[in-house]
Amino acid sequence: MKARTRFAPSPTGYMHIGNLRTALYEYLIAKASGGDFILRIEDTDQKRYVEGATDIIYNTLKTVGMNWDEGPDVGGNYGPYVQSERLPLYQEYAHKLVELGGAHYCFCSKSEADEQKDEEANIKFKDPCLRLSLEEAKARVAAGEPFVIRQTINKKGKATFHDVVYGDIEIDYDELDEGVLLKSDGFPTYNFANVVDDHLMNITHVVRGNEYISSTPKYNLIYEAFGWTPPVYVHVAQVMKDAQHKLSKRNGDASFQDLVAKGYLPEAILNYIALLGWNPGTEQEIFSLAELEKVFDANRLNKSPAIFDITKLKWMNGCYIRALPFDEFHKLACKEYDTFLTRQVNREELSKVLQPRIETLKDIAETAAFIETLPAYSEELYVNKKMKTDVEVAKKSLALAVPALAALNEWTNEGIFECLKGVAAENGLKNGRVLYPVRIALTGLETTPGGASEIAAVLGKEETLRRLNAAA
RNA sequence: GGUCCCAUCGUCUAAUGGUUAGGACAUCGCCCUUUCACGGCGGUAAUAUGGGUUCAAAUCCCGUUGGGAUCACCA
Repeated sequence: MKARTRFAPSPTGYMHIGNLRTALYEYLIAKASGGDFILRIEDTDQKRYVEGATDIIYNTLKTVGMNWDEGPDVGGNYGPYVQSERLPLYQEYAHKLVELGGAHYCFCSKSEADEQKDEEANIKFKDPCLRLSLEEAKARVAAGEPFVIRQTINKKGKATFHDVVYGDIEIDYDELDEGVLLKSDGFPTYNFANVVDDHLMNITHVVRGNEYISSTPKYNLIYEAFGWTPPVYVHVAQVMKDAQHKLSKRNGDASFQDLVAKGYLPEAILNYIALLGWNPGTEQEIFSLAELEKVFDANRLNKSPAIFDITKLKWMNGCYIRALPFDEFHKLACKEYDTFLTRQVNREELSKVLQPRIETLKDIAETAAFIETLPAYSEELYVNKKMKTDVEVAKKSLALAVPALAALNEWTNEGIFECLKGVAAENGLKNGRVLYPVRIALTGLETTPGGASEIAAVLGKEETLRRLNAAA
């Protein structure tokens, strides 16, 4: 069976990781079955609407390659795909639901309704408007009195439904409250718009956070009242920041765009979050989106929440960086160089040494900072037991290296390396006694990306000799 | 508080009644090596807890504990 799934974000800000993961699972469920992935914008709360938020949604989905088959911008047979453009539809269905007995008109104000309930004592709002006859209610509506349409829940006993992840769930109808379906401003609430749209758009699988589990029976009641078939439910566990808190933007936790800005590759982020709460049943961990489409199985989704572990993402990002074709890495790296490198250096050599060593693109500026400006360093750095060098030996080695390098024409890693090895051999020294001091003189650092010859190749002959002379 | 859900190394997870409880990240050690990194090899490390059921339980049942969700004219 071909699945039709939808990603239905509300444009209230940037895209956080849990959101993106839900979208990914929706996308994969559709594509694994050869079905369609639909994008729907849920902008029924005008108060929370954030300008530009839809563009973030579009851009994020595009950069990770999750293309939608239907949506506000690409159209489709089930439009419009923006809820604020579907208002008449909801109103029509809401009034119809009243006729069908699944909902009723309510004239209570928000504060009146609030007064009657007490969460601690578990007292629910018992709508007095329920006692109104339909004729009376309609007359008040016709007279222009403000109203909302509330769901009517008069069932007793237990509601049951099946969820792909959690199995069979049972919830007492008494636990459900008669929520507002159509607000006084004529906009539907999520509780209503979602059901109507999912049905009208022929959605087969509803994927959403497990915070919706407890209200799912309410939605099923609406499906039932209309005589519609409910979708397959896939409630997914939360993505957590730590054991107690879920990942949220309010706490400044990383969003997708934050991670990209921090030097993570979109492909790596996507790969990592696919594995947060799902596993393929094999030991493979590196997946392209195309590969995921082939192997994804919603039955392997995990019930328990997963903590977002930036350390593992970092590792995975490193894998992706190393797997990049050199040219591609070089292009990305050059963008970083532009932010801090004014010195003319051999950028290709630099990229070569950096690619296997960094985990995020933002590591570049820090790792390669010594190239722009030689840090101040202590001569103590020249002392190294294993290399058998101390300050005196180092100075001597540097003095020997300078003329040799000055005479060198083939300024490449290999050429420089051979040259320095030659210096060592001619003077009866171990390689390290020459290479180590040269590396220190060139970088001022104890640990560096690459050895003496690689760094000299990056710096170029002129700067290499300048730094060596300064140290000797 | 009522209701619902969850519980395997520090983290992500595998093992759907029988495994020396497996893998990955992190961590530690060794090797490789012009430092570092990459790579290779190895180590430490988990079934929250108490009862059952069973020849046999991480796995099934019940209790306890811990955590999360929900109870909006937000989604």
